[in-house]
Amino acid sequence: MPTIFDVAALAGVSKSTVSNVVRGTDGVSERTRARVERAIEILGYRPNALARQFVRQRTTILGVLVGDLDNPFYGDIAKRLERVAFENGYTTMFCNIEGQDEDFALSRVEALLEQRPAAIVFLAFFGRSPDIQAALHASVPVVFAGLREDWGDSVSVSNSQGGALATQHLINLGHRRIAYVTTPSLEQRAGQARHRGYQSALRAAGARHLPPIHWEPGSERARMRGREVALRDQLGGADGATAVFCSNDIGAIAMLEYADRHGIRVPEDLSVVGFDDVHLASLARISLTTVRQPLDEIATEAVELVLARLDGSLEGPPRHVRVSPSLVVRSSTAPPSSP
Amino acid sequence: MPTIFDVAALAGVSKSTVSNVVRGTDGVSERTRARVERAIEILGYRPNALARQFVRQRTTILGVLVGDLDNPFYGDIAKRLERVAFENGYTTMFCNIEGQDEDFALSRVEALLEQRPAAIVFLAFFGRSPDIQAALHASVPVVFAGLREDWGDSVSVSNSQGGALATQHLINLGHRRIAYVTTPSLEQRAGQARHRGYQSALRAAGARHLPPIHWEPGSERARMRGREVALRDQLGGADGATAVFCSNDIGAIAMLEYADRHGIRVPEDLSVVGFDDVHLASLARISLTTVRQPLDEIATEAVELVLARLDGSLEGPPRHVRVSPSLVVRSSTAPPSSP
DNA sequence: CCGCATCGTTGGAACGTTCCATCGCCGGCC
DNA sequence: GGCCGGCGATGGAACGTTCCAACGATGCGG
Repeated sequence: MPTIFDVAALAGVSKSTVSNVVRGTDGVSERTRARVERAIEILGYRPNALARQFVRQRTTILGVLVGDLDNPFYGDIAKRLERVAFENGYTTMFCNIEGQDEDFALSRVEALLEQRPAAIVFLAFFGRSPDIQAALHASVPVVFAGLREDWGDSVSVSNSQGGALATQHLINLGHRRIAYVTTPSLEQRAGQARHRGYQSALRAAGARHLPPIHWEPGSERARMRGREVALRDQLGGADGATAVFCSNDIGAIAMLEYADRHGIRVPEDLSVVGFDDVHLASLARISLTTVRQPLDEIATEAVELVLARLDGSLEGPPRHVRVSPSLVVRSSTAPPSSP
Repeated sequence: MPTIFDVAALAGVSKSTVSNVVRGTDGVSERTRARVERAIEILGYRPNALARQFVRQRTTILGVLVGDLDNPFYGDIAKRLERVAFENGYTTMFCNIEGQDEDFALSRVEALLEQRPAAIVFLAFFGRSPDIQAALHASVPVVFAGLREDWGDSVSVSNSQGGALATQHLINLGHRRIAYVTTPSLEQRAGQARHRGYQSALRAAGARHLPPIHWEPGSERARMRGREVALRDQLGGADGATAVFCSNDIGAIAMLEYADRHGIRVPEDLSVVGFDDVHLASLARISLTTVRQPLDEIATEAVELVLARLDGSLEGPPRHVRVSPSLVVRSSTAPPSSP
């Protein structure tokens, strides 16, 4: 494999000049540049990224910490992130953090950090403990994509606005008993903001909000106001909610499953709204009304934030970019049949 | 950040000895080792991965080329691969190749190769042209996971066996007019083997096989025997197929969508079988009968093959590991109502 | 008692870049 | 005509490891 010296020899210049050409430094005459480029062409020279990284003590690797690659929401945004990063000359390195175990996640992060990535993108919540934050923050720029954290830059949808959008839609359809369902294991802090949006929309409409339902998909039971209840009792019927706003699509789809299994018709007996607009949601058999996150925008902005930090054009305290959610109405919502 | 020299100075030994300790070379006395380890502890020394990679001209990065991270099948196997690789001390680097454009894919591969990964795992077909194969193969070990290619190691399900399994299931239910549907854009070479399995099962049962249907999800039309036909005419009714075996789950789910839109009831009018057993397939609203690939096994074996190549314990021509597919019966299949 | 093998340790070279200080050359201005 | 400024090209140092040849000490056998 040819090195910079081989190119220099062939072009009849010094290695430094070749380096200047390769890196696009200005101050190289047109003639020389052409000669060098020709030599590069002939030899099929490719700069050794390892050597470059070594001497500069930084890479063009973008480390990405993913909550669960298998979750279509993450898969989707990971894919877009990869594309935008690539367009900007960065290679992405994914680490899958499967939530549960903070120690495990930490070892993962350390392995990633050993590769000295130029920056780290979080697609998962991580690093509650202050020392981890400090360690990470000191060594590399950090950006949160799709979620908001205070200790780093972030670009995210306004979750409260999205929550309000979803809830307003249900109110407009005539629903008054609207429940908010959150799925702890899938849940991120984003859920709290979505809940606030839900509350404010109901308040504005003069309707009362029900206590949030904490439900683990697959379970028959849920928690409300700290007490355990049967989920079935909370849905449909004379007293139950006529509509639910689930804090994310995966939870919402699980809710559809639950309804199917228990003979609750959607949307006749129960309207369901999700959040994220994962691909799944658009399948005819699911057809979930949901709040869309503009993933392309999120990915693009996230990479831009990172690049700005890297080239020094952005400094100072964390910057938080907000993008707008939008409502996607499908067939899991309808006016209540028994208002 | 302390270097190997700082440790050496503190421990009162040479940098070489520190290096030996860090790398676990034997031939270091117990006393010295203890002293060095203590120095490492005190200074909080961490070897510089960049420097190591540079001098060794290889990394502990496992490059993974993914067909489409957003496709749940790939997302799922990518996640497992990441886990197994991590357990073996490797970090994974994903590159998303979105199929369409070979040039685009090539530039992506080159960017990946620039990072000098220890090996490359393919989760996508790539590199039809012999020079690409040669280039890749010469520089790093290559393994195909979940699919089979002749120019590198591979670990994959027996696609023909899986095809036979699916088809046999339909035959057992009483179907005789069974169509094989392939979705070119999602399709890989694996489809051919699945088709062979389909054919052999029908042959064994004394039934005739229909010409394969090439169908692009979303389209109303398909190709059969090189002629364009309306897909609707091929399904259900007195003449049409009473069952279809789709070469992958995403295609099968699209087929369910198509059936829904055209008033074809599944499974009453049409049984549908897929291939892969993606998560989606198990949703109650989809409930697709399909052929499962043992993804964990595939991921594990793939990494093991790579490691064997890397430590030299496996040499010679490509090794092909076979794992067994299994049938997962759900509710998209039933006996034909009009036999 | 000397030579030789063995074991643990060591210093030097090499890896392929980037970055910086410096150099030579040429042209313009005093 | 000499001096100076600027531009383009250059050589050297540095980055932190790994790997290898060589070294000294020690013990053992002839």
